Amino acid sequence: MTFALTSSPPLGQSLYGTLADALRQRILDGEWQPGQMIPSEASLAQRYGVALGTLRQALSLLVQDGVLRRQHGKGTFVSRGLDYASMMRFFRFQSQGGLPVTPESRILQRRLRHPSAQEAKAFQIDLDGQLLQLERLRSIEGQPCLLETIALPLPLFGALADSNTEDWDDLLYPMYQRRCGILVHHARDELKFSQLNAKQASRLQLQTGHPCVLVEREAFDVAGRCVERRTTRGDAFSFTYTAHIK
Amino acid sequence: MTFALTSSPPLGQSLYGTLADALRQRILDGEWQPGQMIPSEASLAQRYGVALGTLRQALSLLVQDGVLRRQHGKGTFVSRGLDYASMMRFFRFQSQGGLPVTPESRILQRRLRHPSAQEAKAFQIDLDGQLLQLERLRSIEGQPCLLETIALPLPLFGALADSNTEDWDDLLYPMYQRRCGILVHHARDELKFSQLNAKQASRLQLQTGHPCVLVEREAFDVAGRCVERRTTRGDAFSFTYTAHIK
DNA sequence: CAGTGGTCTAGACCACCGC
DNA sequence: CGGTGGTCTAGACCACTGG
Repeated sequence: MTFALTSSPPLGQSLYGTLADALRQRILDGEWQPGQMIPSEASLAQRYGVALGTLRQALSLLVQDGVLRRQHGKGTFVSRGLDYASMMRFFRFQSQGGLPVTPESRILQRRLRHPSAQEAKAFQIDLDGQLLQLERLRSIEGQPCLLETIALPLPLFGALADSNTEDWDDLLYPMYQRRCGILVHHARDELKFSQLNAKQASRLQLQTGHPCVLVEREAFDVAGRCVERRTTRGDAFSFTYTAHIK
Repeated sequence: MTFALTSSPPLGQSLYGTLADALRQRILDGEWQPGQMIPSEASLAQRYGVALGTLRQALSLLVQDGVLRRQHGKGTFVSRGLDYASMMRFFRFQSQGGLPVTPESRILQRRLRHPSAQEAKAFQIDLDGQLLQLERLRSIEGQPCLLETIALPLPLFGALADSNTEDWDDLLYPMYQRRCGILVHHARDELKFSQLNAKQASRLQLQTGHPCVLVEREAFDVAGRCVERRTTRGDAFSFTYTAHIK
């Protein structure tokens, strides 16, 4: 059986571009799950009736996109999404010993509310729809370091609305995938400097007005839908960031 | 005439990788100047005695590297190096009208000194060698916004040691290329949060202790040599940065 | 060893640019 | 129109992985 591409004339799009879209759709549809191996290049080329080189060009697009990973001799795999390192690159926290660690996580508050106009637009939900708002404190060896406010659209994250927050993982993104089937594929972070208000300062055990870094993040799934909005505050003096410019 | 690759067995390196290195060397040697068009793919493939596809793979490496730019229907060109936008991405300055502008530049000080141990290592010069140190203030519509300390190794930048700083351009990197033949190809920026000391504050017309962003940059040429070290300070509250995470 | 992705070839044709 | 890079083909062989 062959999967002839329905749009025979690539309409301003190259064949390998069209092919890449078709393959991306099969991942979006859940036909190939994160971490799973997709069929071999040779078999896909045959099924789609294209040359091997053309199929490889299509795969290369998806690899560059971060949707697929190639492993020489093993196969081509669907990406598992953002990892911890790429999520936490703005703050340099380490234990007493000097090794980088994953901060522990405690949910301070969970409530339902209606979205703001901006949130409704980002999440593509109605103004009278609902979202889940979390306040979360991250600590290292008992020392608070990051304060987060997280907004998640309902009903997408309904599975998190009832479960006991005590049982939640320290890392949310893997949990989103396990409990809600949502894979965070990419994100956009915007950084600014600010100062802590009284409430924020007390939670971070710092002085009111203490300089802080403010990271505003929008996280997206493979289809490009915004699935999370998050504001993170942390001590400005423990902030560091390295950028490579080309 | 053909340019047979001297190292016939690619020794753990693919043919197109070896080819890319050979082509990169011809650019490093100045055989092809920044902005200039290199020979066509077909002619290069013939000269090196490889298939067109293989040569294209080599060029793709250099394009990804930022050394070459392809232009469909026109040719393949040697890159002109970093542009203004990529150099100034951390601060969002705009004129009263709201349009982004290039800050004016004024050299406050220029002097010769010996390098620190760190500088000597970065620039690969001796501890009793010399470097040029600049202090530079950048302003928008007369309002100071960035204070920079710049270190340049001698004798590489000898042409700048004597010339009148009044005649210098607002953008240094194009000037490095024109006056010293040095092309800034990539850079690494490290950001931290800090506070202004008295001298810095007075130059930026802010209060002593005012929060500032500190950007420490090392800039490199195509060969990977460090050619500039620069420290930039600016008002933390006019700082903003957007990062895309994948 | 069989199966996977990676490299390389030789050649045809298309799409864009500028004269 | 001629010259450039971009796409696509069909097939051979190499290099890595794991049983």
